[in-house]
Amino acid sequence: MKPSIPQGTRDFNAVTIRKRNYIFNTIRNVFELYGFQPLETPAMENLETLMGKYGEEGDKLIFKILNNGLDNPAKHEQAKEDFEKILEGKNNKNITERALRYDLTIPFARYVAMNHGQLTFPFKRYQIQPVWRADRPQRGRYREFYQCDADVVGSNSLLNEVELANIYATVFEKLGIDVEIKINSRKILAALAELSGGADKMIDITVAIDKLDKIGIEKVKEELVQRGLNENQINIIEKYLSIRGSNEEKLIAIKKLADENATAKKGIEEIEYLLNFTIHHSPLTIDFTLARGLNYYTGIIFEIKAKHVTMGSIGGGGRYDDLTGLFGVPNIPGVGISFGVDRIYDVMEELKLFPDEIETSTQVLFFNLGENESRQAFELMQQLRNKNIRCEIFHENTKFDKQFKYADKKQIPYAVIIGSKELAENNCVLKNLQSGEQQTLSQNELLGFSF
RNA sequence: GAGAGCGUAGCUCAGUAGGUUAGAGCGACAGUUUGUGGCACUGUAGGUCGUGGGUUCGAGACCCAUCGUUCUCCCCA
Repeated sequence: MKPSIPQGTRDFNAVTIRKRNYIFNTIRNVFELYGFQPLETPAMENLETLMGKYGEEGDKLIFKILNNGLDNPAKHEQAKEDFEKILEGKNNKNITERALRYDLTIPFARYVAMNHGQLTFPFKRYQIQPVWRADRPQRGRYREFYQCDADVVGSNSLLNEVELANIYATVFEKLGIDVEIKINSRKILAALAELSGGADKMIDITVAIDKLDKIGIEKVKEELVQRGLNENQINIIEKYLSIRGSNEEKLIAIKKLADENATAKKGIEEIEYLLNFTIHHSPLTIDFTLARGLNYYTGIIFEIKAKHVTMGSIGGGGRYDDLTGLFGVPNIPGVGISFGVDRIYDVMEELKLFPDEIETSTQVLFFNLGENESRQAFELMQQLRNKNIRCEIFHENTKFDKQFKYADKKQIPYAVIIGSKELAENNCVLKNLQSGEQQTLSQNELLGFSF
């Protein structure tokens, strides 16, 4: 058979992993710097933990795991009956009890609900793990990808939003990615729905206006008509969507439009608080069309867009009032953000933002020039390794050409040559393979050399 | 879930209106070169043309199906 891997998954070679680790480490260090603690949860969750949390579309994209033991003849009749329900589109514990993690937020909420008695609030955790979605793969979209999340639960303070916005700004600055951190408030969106007379239409409205920059105002209006809004309602939404300008200008305009509405007023105040508090050069931009799909957001929402490149959002998040309520533990509010590492990787690759030095692996190659020579080389190599220098010795005694070419291909910066002459004189030749310069050193000098 | 493009050597691709033995570059391996690499030159290996069917005297090319992959829509990281 031809070996292959599942659609939308990838193998990662050494170079790729080094670059990814560079991203992971950057994010992790900032998370730690802000006082977040690590958490890991299982790759799979009980299906019922995940179902219904991501909207109707989300449910379809959850990878479900077939139960074991269905081939047991004693249970055939029951299994067939249960499978009928699957065909009707209903989930059935007897067929699929577990599913692969779809994001990191819901498993975190489940964890908090299970352990709220032991946790010190506010509880700040970060989590860096892969998630799986049964989406059709395309540019910037994979079926297995990493998310890096930071969440704070057990606090209503907007200081948390400030902290998270600063984490976003700091990480992307460290990575060298020019981004726009778009913010909006679900409260303002809810108010818009109220004002345009369709509080129950909030999801319809947000889904439609989210597409504004993609399909244009006319198409959005068409979609709103299709979703059952009347002309008057659409006029209000159009006014809302026509708000342009700087953050200040947008705030003035939205106040004019919706300030009498208590919910909107609250949302506007929150955005103002965040903008006034955040480090002043941070790239926060109000975007009133930002809606975000996940239904559980209730306050400020974030989304990250990389500049100079065509790529979906590389991060997102927001405040949710009562996520653990879904698991029977009410009144624990939270707010969180997520980094999409695989898209960040693609953006950095395209913009050539990875520093060169992360690609070096082995620092020193010891040449193998004979039985006794290589024994001495081996001895020295072990001593260098004890000094934390990454070394290897060529696997067989062969001509120089081979050994040099091996070093070239692995981009090893130094070669140590110990031939019969060096062996006799108790020294070695150290060659810098980039510059071509070489020097004869005593073996002691080699051990003290700073690579 | 809907739609489009592409599958020829390890990689990137060529292959002219269907015509004999399927090509190139890069890479790999070997040699020129058993104490000095990157360059150059020479040579060698490597292909069920994704798979299965069909049209034809003849298919890498045309048709159908299927699988894989890329991209778009939907939605998202």
